[in-house]
Amino acid sequence: MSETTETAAKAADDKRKKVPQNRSKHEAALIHAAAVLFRKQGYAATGTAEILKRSGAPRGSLYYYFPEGKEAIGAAALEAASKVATRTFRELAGSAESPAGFVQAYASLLAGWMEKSDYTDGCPVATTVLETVPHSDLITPVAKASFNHWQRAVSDMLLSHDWPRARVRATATLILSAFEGALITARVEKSSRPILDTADELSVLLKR
Amino acid sequence: MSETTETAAKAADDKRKKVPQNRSKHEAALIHAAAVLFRKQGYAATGTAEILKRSGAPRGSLYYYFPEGKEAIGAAALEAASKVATRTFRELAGSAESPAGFVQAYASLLAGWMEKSDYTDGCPVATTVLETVPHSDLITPVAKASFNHWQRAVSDMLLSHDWPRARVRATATLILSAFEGALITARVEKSSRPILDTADELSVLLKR
DNA sequence: AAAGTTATACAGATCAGTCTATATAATCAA
DNA sequence: TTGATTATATAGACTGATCTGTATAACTTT
Repeated sequence: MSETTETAAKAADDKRKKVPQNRSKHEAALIHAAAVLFRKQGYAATGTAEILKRSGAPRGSLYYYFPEGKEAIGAAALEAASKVATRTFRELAGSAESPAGFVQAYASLLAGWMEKSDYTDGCPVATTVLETVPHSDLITPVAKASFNHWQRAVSDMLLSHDWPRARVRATATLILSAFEGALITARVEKSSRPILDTADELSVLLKR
Repeated sequence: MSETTETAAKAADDKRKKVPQNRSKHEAALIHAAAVLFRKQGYAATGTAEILKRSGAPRGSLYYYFPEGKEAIGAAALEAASKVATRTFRELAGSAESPAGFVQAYASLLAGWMEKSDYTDGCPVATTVLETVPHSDLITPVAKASFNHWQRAVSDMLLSHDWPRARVRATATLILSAFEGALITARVEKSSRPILDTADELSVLLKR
């Protein structure tokens, strides 16, 4: 039986029976709630009780889906956030007509997000990373992979615009580091200025 | 009475009397212990008990010197760390013969620090900032002031090398953001590579 | 003695994580 | 198709440890 058929059958079942499929209903909610809270207030400052409350899941479900506890949900939240960022990088890279254009587009996006959250958000990865790497064995590898994916995405973008091969790695690193840092500064300054200034100067470099 | 006169009088007092002002014996130890711990493992993850133990001070002293509690010692630790960084910026700026030279010198310094700590340290300000800004009224202004001082120090360095006035602000922001971000990446990668790559690319920009 | 500082015991809240009970879904038997 | 059995998932009370902060007594230094 193919997967799609099975899914269809299950969906049909759900309609027939009053009580719906509960599988994974709470799992996704837990990851999402954790990601939001960790990004806003940090890993250690966020208690499991708060995650539970926001997700609507009972305590039992947390330890059912994440037997290793808080660290495991931290890793899951990090991975989810990282994937979103990677996808965004790839999409922007596809539509940008130059490295400078890419940087400007990403800066606009970040500035919009920060403004929308009234500068209470930040990089979802940085917050957790600074509190857990390297001592958490569950989170550290996820963080490493996340930065690797980002680095590859930006490198590919540069290569597709014929950026000098010898500089691709360093340039990609600078772009990522600069935005990572600009997010911190923007939060403290409660302004998008650092993000936009950073992008402008990066553009000068990238236009050569 | 001016502030400087008052400070001088206090210093004289300390010399005359045999037993120096006990005030500050534990206070300084508390601030230092807190700074080290916050930088390594974050603000929320560090309990007052741990700060007390490392500093050798009793619990009573913490709340005697810092009646507002943990947030107050967080602000003090942040301020102390920020001052060290500002002084370092100024010193390096004084001896560097070009903006690119400044960036390379600072990168070497950071790389050395990170290596020495086996990449368990990081920016002492970033860690606390991400967990406390903007919701802590005691820490937020200190963080703001810290970034302002850094920005001014780097801007002055650029100006002294005749960097185009119109770009000074943005360039200084990029330099600070890039290093801030590179520290995070270096920690995850357990390598100084991101710091050095970042500096190399910044140098390209600064040599134009 | 009075003020300044140290020292510790304590309090209430919250922490991450465990436990047992129950309900639903999937699998197998007849 | 039914009924019995096993796995999956929900649910929240509970535990011991640890959290920040307070209270108060004892020491020191003026």
